Amino acid sequence: MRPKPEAPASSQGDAHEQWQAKDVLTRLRSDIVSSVYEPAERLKFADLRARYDVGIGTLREALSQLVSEGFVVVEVGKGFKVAPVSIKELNEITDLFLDLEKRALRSAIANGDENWETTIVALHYKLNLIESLPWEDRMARHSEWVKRHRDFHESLVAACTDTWLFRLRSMMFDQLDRYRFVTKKAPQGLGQHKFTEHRKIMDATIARDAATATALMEEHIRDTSRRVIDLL
Amino acid sequence: MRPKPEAPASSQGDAHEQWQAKDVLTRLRSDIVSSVYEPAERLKFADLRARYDVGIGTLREALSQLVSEGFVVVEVGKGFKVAPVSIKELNEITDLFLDLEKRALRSAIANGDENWETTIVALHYKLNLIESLPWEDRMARHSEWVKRHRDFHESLVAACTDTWLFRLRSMMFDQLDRYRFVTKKAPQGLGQHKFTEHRKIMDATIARDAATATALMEEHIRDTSRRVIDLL
DNA sequence: TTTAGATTTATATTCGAAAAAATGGGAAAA
DNA sequence: TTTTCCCATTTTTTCGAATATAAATCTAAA
Repeated sequence: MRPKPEAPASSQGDAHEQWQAKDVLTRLRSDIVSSVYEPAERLKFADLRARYDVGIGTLREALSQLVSEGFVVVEVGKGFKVAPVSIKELNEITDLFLDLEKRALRSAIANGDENWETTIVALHYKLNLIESLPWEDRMARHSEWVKRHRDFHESLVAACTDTWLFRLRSMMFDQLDRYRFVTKKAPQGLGQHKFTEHRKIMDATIARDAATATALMEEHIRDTSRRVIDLL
Repeated sequence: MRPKPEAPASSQGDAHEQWQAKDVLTRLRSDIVSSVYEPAERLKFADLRARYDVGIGTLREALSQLVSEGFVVVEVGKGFKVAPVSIKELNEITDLFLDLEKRALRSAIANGDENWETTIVALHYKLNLIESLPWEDRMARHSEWVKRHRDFHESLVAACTDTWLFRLRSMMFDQLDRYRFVTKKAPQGLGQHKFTEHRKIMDATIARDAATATALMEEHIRDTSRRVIDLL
């Protein structure tokens, strides 16, 4: 597969390692979401190649996908760069996400079984392990929090039977995720109140109270977006 | 750029030719939409390379984007294949598209100016040039109809100020487009009635009658989807 | 000094070769 | 007959070199 003469035969620490293209895609997206790169920063192949240790073709493949997802923009002959951000766009994304999310949540509440409930409880517990930590510790485990927060939110709508609705919702969630950390100042979504908000949303969802759950979700998301706008 | 020794220096008939990657993406998507490939058909690099006359890397880049767009699915180590189709998915896409389309249409009606109106009229005229033709001629200019139909529908919502709403709407329109021709039997959307439907939708839109326009749009789209399901 | 053209440098794009999987088929063992 | 293993073939995945384009720098004339 890769003509790289290194790698002493199957002794990798991380165990899987069986797909560079997808791996790079994930890491690149994660880095963009975490604001490793500035919003309109150029993504040069030479730099990326050094950072992710892959060939040009593989990078190009990953970047192309990110263009489709809206994280990266490309201009013919001038390469790729991180998509810019704006308050207007954040408002669009927030509205669109909430619309999709509420529909997905209603579907999940109508269709979810016991395994769905169990997963929610489990992932909420994991999220809480970080959220109930003192400030410094939470900050230290920032990227872990991002993942757990993502997983918890996704679990709420995981029982949604509509594939495309789920897909579009997740797209918009990723976009929101980026805005959540677009500012270098105190990361949003780590406030004290989120602690209780997540619990309330979970309770209403599992109690199959769609009206309450969607209302709480709306307030939860809008609150975060408002805070981001204040710092933008 | 390309180490291809052919191409006698800037004497191309089609004039642009300056972007293989994007060109291949467009052609591939167009071929998938037009059912050149069967729904679950494998897309082998050897075949594609012969058909589109580009290198493997370029193909990979295009296919990756199509994965993000939902036209192609990929399995690690087993390559790419055309996304499958199902009645369930068509229903999902129809619902999702209509929801987005109606919102975009309302936004466009609220924000559109005279140029917007003019473009709609122009593109509707162009579409009509084909739609008012006798059956055989319409069939002969099938791919042209696809493009004009697409352009007309897009012009209706072109004045929508919400970028992401527009973007997602277009994604779903493309998906619907595929289903419209997924069956080899009489292509859908070419019926006589579409002729009048398009005119009515245009009239209501330009008259800024959002309620009527969205209602007509809903009936227009649902009618097509119903016909597709009957043949699926 | 400023501008226009030419040259150099930096960067993006494309390709095919090479390595790694996966697939298929046939022989040997059960 | 059925299963398993091995090997040949096909196909995918990855990489870097080769080419083309854009940006930057320099030079010379106005």
